[in-house]
Amino acid sequence: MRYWLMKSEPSEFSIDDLLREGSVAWFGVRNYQARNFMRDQMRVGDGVLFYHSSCAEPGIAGLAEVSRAAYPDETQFEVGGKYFDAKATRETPRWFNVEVKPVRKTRLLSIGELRGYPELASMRILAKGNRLSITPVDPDEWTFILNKLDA
DNA sequence: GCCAACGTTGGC
DNA sequence: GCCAACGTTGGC
Repeated sequence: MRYWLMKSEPSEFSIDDLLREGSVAWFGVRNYQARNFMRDQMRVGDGVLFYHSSCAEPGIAGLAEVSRAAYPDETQFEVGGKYFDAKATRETPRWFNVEVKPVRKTRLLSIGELRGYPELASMRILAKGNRLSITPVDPDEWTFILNKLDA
């Protein structure tokens, strides 16, 4: 059982969208490191911190879980689409996505608050220059954050 | 295989 | 809207 933090721009797809839609494909990731996390490490049942980025109040907005293991990202084959990749084929897909389903919406645990806890100082999301949209979360960090969300 | 140029991310 | 940081691309 692993834990993850997944970023989403709420103007594109928010925690409310996830709650409404249920299990959704996490398509459109075009970064190899993030792809590898999905393809090689994420398993059904893994815990997910749903993070709102590029918005007025960036931070953790809800909890989710991996609901389906990785399979080829359909959007890489959509000619003319935003996520089309000419170098990807059905036989040798380049991009993969897992599916994620909602657990619950939480209070907004802002990036500012996250930065305030020494226990979370090594979180990838808080590192300078971090841009990775999917990052592993240590079990200790996960437990600490869940306690803060319930507090 | 180097590395400059470019595009994107994302907090502020 | 700014801009630092980073990943990718492509010429050489």
